Amino acid sequence: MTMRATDLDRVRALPLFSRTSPEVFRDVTAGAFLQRFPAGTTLLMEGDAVDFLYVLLDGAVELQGSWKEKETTLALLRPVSTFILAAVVLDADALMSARTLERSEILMLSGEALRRTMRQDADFSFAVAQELSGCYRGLVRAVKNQKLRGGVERLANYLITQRVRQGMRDPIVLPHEKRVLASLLGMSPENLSRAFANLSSYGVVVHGAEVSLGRPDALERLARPSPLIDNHMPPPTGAVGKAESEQWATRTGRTCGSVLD
Amino acid sequence: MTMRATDLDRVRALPLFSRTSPEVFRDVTAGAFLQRFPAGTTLLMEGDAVDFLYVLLDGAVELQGSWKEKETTLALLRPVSTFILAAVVLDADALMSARTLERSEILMLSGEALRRTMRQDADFSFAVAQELSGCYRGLVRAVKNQKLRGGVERLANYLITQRVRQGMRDPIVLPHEKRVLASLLGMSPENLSRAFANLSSYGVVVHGAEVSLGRPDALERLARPSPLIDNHMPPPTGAVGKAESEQWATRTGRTCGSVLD
DNA sequence: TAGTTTGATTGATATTCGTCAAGCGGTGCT
DNA sequence: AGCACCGCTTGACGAATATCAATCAAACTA
Repeated sequence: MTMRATDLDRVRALPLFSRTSPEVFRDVTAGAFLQRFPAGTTLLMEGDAVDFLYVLLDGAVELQGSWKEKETTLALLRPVSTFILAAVVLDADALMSARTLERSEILMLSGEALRRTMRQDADFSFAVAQELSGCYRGLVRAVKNQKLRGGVERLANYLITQRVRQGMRDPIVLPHEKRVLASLLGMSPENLSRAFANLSSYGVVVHGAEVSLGRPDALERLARPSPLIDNHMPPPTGAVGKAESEQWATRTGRTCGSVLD
Repeated sequence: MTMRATDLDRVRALPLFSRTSPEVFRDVTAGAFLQRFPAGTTLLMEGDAVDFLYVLLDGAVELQGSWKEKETTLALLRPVSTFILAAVVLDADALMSARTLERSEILMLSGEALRRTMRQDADFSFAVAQELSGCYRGLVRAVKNQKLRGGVERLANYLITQRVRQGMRDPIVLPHEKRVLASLLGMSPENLSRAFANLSSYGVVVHGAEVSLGRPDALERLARPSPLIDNHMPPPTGAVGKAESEQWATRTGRTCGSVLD
């Protein structure tokens, strides 16, 4: 219930809000509240009516879809990210479930207020459209990744993306359980293990959550990353680069998950 | 080059424009031009800069993605549909190629004018956001369809969707070449044949492009269609139902393709 | 009409992938 | 320490799917 000023600042910094006037920001955050959830909490089920725009401020959230006892991960979110924006804009039912993977802090904005503000302020509405465009393009990338590449290739590209995101550090550290990662990559956990084993011939060594890409060049020849599929965002480069990187985030849809983290 | 008044009316009827003022509509269609393309024309290549919002008025368009000599169909469009709206809003490069499957009539609206109009008119900006939300949700459905279902199940659900779209007629008629359909469903043409053969045990009989669903109930038990994956739009029901069905189209993303037609 | 092209089907074969089962190695609890 | 639990790994097997090749049918061309 209590919301620190610093929390609001972090929301303010989102591409969705960074260019809005103070009044608009006040309107859209009116009646917003911050809530803490333990790990494994289901925030929203597929088919539920959506009343709030969610903003993940701390922790981790998984978006998943299900059919006939099967489940699959559609996106993994890290702070700061918004989710289910599309359902809020249309005032429609959710197409995916959302559950916390870790203890999380989540800000909930009134969907009603958001839609009302959109109708009143063209700039804000435009920002929402930009955000949605980024999310849409993220999903296009996901579909291409899924339909055009095999399991090993998806993993290889995931590792390369992580390397970039984590500032070219070696070893990289997997930000989620392998079972969750497997679901995101569209394969069984057993197959993920085998995929890792295959990549050992390309220099990849796994120690728990730490993965060392021994020969990134060799891995890259296998993975063949493409800017039209993989979203290689530059890592945060301190205070100066922050402005452009946020611009970059909007234009590419880093804010809403897709096949990342 | 010459544009008939009736063409503009059909664009006007799109959910994207149906609620805009005459002035806004004039602004956004300023400098627009109509163009005819023969079958098999590539309108846009992956990675190209996008200068126009395309509106398919007649014919058929395929949106595809590619990687390493492989290609896959992301959406099949029939009139009246807009495409690459997200890239236009962000003024970014295209993530998918677009090519005509038949001789087509396509209206091209200036992306610059569209973005300028969005910034000036909150209602129009809101309409764009709604349209994008629908497209986004269409892609969510596509990802779930791809990751959660097997090939035969995808085909079965496709057939059921077509049955609804074509007004419960039997036999239904496949609106595209089987090779294209196979690519949309994420399988090889050979496998599509075999999938059809499998469905014969559920009453499905194929004669060229005509497919008879002998026992729809049996097929449905196999397909297990879900409103959270499959977009069963009611077929056009004459003049009265048109208004709601357009509303329905916006809210569900019928306008931008996905796993349809 | 005869010939050519294109798309669709079918069979044989190889690869990928999921599933079941067992074993391994941590972490946490008592 | 001992034990139980959980996540990960490995192997064996079967199902799903891609690939290659040959055949067939229909549409188009000369």
